[in-house]
Amino acid sequence: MASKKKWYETKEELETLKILLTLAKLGALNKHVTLSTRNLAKILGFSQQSSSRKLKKLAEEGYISRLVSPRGEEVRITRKGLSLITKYHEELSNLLKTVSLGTVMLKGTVIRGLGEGRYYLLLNGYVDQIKKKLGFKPYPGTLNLKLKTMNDIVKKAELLKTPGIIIEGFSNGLRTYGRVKAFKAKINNVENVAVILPERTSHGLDVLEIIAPFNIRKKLNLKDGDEITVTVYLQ
Amino acid sequence: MASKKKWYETKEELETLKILLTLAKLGALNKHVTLSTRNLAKILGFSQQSSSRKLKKLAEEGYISRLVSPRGEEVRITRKGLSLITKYHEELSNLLKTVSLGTVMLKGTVIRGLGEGRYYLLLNGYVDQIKKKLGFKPYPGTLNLKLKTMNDIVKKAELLKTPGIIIEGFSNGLRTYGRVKAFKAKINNVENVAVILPERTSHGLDVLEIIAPFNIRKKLNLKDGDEITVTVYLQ
DNA sequence: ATTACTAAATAACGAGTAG
DNA sequence: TCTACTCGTTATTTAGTAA
Repeated sequence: MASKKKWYETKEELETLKILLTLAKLGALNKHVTLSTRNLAKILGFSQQSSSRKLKKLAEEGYISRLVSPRGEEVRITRKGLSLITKYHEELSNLLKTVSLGTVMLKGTVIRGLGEGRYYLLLNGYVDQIKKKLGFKPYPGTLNLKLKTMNDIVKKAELLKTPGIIIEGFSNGLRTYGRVKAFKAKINNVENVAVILPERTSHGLDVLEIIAPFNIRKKLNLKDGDEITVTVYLQ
Repeated sequence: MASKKKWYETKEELETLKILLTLAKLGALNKHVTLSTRNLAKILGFSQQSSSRKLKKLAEEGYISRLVSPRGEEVRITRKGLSLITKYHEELSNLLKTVSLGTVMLKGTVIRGLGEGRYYLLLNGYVDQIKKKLGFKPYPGTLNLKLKTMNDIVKKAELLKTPGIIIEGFSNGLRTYGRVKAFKAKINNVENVAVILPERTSHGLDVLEIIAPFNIRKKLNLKDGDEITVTVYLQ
């Protein structure tokens, strides 16, 4: 975040990005494209001289490979060039993911758990963090939902890539307990629950685990096979 | 593409983007954040004076709203600011999508098909296009793979969003046959096969269908449950 | 503490032109 | 035609301060 780069360098990087973008649109990501400095200058709105200078620098810094001849040049974006583009794309994606999406809705049916949830949710190593980061003392037991559509499974998979709230792992000397990612959520319009995604889990990819400050089954009067809707808050 | 903007304006826009990105990371997309010009200057690597000038300009141009006081300022990104971020995100996404990274690797296990592949791959409406667009006459039968990890399922889901090679649907007067998207691929290092993604399909999202100019099971000596690696060429 | 003005320093630019 | 050099011009940044 707090990049230690000088602004000047950042600015140059942005310039590089813009030029690479232009070259990419001309097809220079896959193959060498023929162009002239005058040509590029016209597209980007600066002089032939600047164009020459900038291309030269880009090549020196390894963002493009070029083959200069008296009749023009052949330019292609290198791996390094592509990775600059990718870097910014990821940065923007992460940013917009947390903002624009806001929530994800999933449907699942209640299934019987394995009872391990109860065990983990009695460990202070987890409970203390949950209190602090999710704002409630968890009822010792998870509600397990089986996701039915592939669409929902993919949505769950995308949660794995989304930042979320991290409950750190810990060790009690005897064994270590893994990290857990969590998202605040509501379930059938009841707020103040959370979806948890343990890094280590014995559940399949189509199972979603929910925790809450209360016994969800009782409060919502649920039995196995009931279908419920979960709204996950991405931030 | 060939933006008619002067380079100077483009440059300013890029600067604005970078500053907005930094502000966004501080949370200024959702709420007002407190900061000082010195503070921002330190993060971005320029002087307090430049920081002041730039923030002032950003506010004048409507990218941020700010509330200046002798003890600092409150800044928030406006709708216009967000749309600048979104604009660049889309530009980068499109670029990386169409030209994208070249290949995707997937792992799956061989499962028994339903035998419908054979039927479709004997229809001239499909065969002729496959010959032309994929370069081979398909063996009448598909190899079905079950994807095991969520990562791979997501990768397949992303193929659905990637352009690919389109085999058009057709009608023979009796019924219509849907469009199919295809990607050239290799499977366990055997080239010249293709992944097909029919628009209408009876398979789940975790099933990948492969066609080839030969009987894949025989040629690779495969039986149900065998794990194979598929390399999909995105272009 | 702040923000932000003005003036001096610095960096980027393009015209002219060589190769 | 082309790239890319020098150099005078223009744009941008920072230092020193005021408020």
